[in-house]
Amino acid sequence: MKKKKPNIDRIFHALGDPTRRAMVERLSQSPMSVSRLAEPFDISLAAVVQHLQVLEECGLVQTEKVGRVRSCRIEPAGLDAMEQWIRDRRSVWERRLDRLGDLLAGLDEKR
Amino acid sequence: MKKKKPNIDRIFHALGDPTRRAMVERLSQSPMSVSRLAEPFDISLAAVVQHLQVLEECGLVQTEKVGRVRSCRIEPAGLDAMEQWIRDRRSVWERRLDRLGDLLAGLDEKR
DNA sequence: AAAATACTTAAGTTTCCACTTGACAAATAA
DNA sequence: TTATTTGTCAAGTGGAAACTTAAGTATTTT
Repeated sequence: MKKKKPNIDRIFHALGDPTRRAMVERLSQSPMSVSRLAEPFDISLAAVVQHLQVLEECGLVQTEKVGRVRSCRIEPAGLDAMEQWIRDRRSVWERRLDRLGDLLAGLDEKR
Repeated sequence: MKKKKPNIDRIFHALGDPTRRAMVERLSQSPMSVSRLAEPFDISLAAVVQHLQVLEECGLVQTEKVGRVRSCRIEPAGLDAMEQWIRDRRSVWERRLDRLGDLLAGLDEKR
């Protein structure tokens, strides 16, 4: 029985790193090779590849190797889970505020 | 000239940690004291307070001390910046896909 | 065939961060 | 006033994660 870490954990962790976030931003503009992706970053190519692996494992990025070039593009659905989490938080606390509002309205009536 | 780290960096970093994310989830349900917030977590109170500081510094949580009790609540606007970032990514790549669509349509016409 | 390109892999280093412990402070309860 | 509750602070530890270097592979160019 393997305990696979849910994707949402990995996504949040992946985007917690500013370099990886910048990589996602870059790839949003257009797909590109690893070395092109690496250009603006002041780190070794190997480091870029490592970040890329993290992004790929959590489903934010897809890559495909053709010849000696690996081309990278974002996976548009990748951020859905994250957005959903945010929405869920909001809906929980808004429901709470509604109940609070009802309560206050109720008190108001009884006054 | 002070170089303040933009909030979005801190927000993403803060939520990159699963414990802090769980704390936000808990506080979404209702405001509560530090020790109550700490209950479900298997770590020292001091650790919880440290997480809380991170959440407060990036504007996801607000706290107020009354007597010896510090009460904590989420700051509803805290997640806005993050949601905006996601939307921005999407809009960038969707615009790209649109242009691509136009291009293909153009080719189609000329056929 | 030789050289250059575009990664890949493994291993080691360093830096960061989550967490602990222990001592302390302040408010409240007994 | 003494004890308990609730949190605060500082310093240290351990492990994960980011990054580097160096050597290797596969592909393309010359």
